[in-house]
Amino acid sequence: MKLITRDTDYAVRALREIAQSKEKMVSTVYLEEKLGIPRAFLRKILQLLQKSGILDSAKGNQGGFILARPAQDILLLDIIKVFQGDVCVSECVFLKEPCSQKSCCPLRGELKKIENYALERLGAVTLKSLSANTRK
Amino acid sequence: MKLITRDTDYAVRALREIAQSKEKMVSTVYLEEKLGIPRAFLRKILQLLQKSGILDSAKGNQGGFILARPAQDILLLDIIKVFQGDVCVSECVFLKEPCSQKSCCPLRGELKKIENYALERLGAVTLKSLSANTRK
DNA sequence: TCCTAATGATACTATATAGGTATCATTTGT
DNA sequence: ACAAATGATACCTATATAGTATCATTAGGA
Ligand code: FES
Ligand code: FES
Repeated sequence: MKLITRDTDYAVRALREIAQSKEKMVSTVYLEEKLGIPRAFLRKILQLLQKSGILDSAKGNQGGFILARPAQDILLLDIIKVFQGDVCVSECVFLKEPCSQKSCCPLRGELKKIENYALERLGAVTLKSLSANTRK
Repeated sequence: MKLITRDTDYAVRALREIAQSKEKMVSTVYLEEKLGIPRAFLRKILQLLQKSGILDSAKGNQGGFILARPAQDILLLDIIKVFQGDVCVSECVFLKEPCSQKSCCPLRGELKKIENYALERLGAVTLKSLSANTRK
């Protein structure tokens, strides 16, 4: 059971790297070498982060990516949402076949509590705090 | 993001039905009609519950399934484990390629907290309490 | 100005997991 | 003996995850 997919995990690593960089723009090639993430996949991930407003980008020579806002304003929850949609632990397993049991389903209540807790924790973690944790 | 798969959801419904039944043995056919779960799939689910010791079964005519222990001794967590393995929200996304970052991964700490909370909640819910919730 | 290094957009492929079926053997009450 | 049930097991299909590939576009610098 995974709360975090590989996209998200890679994204966090790349973002930490970008946050810590002193360069103006950080390129995919640089990140690939530093992190060992397959380049094409990493590119897709960075493009998504750009579209969602977490990264700014520059095309052309010397181009690359940079944080669109300070690291303390980027939440782990924001990053998760880009790749995994809304955090919704209590999602009905029959979401697509309109479910007749929504109001009486014996699981929803408990799952909702867990979801709320998860949202609270994930919303409290910023990219900045994730970077601080590094020096173990 | 799903904490509960369809197997588990079906299992919970079937178990509630079995718990409430006054018959000695409850058959797959009866449950199929009552719950609208595809029979072959339901059979697989019940067989798994039997193997894992949550249900007892009887073969032959008038056979079927019955709870192996009182409803208050069957935890939601037990049921989840049968179909989804251990609840492990903080599972490393690179589980199969031994992960070099286990000790320094910036996500593990937070995910672990969420996992602990989930375990605590799910471990507190019994089949009996799930049945009680029904009469909304 | 042209070349090159970069991203943007988008389509495609591969693999794993979830969800579901099907079949035959075995058991048991009537 | 027969019918009604489960046991064991193999298989299939759809979807989601993970990853690749390609061409177009942009911008800096020799
Ligand atoms: S199955 Fe639809 S709400 Fe629980
Ligand atoms: S990626 Fe392996 S521990 Fe975080």
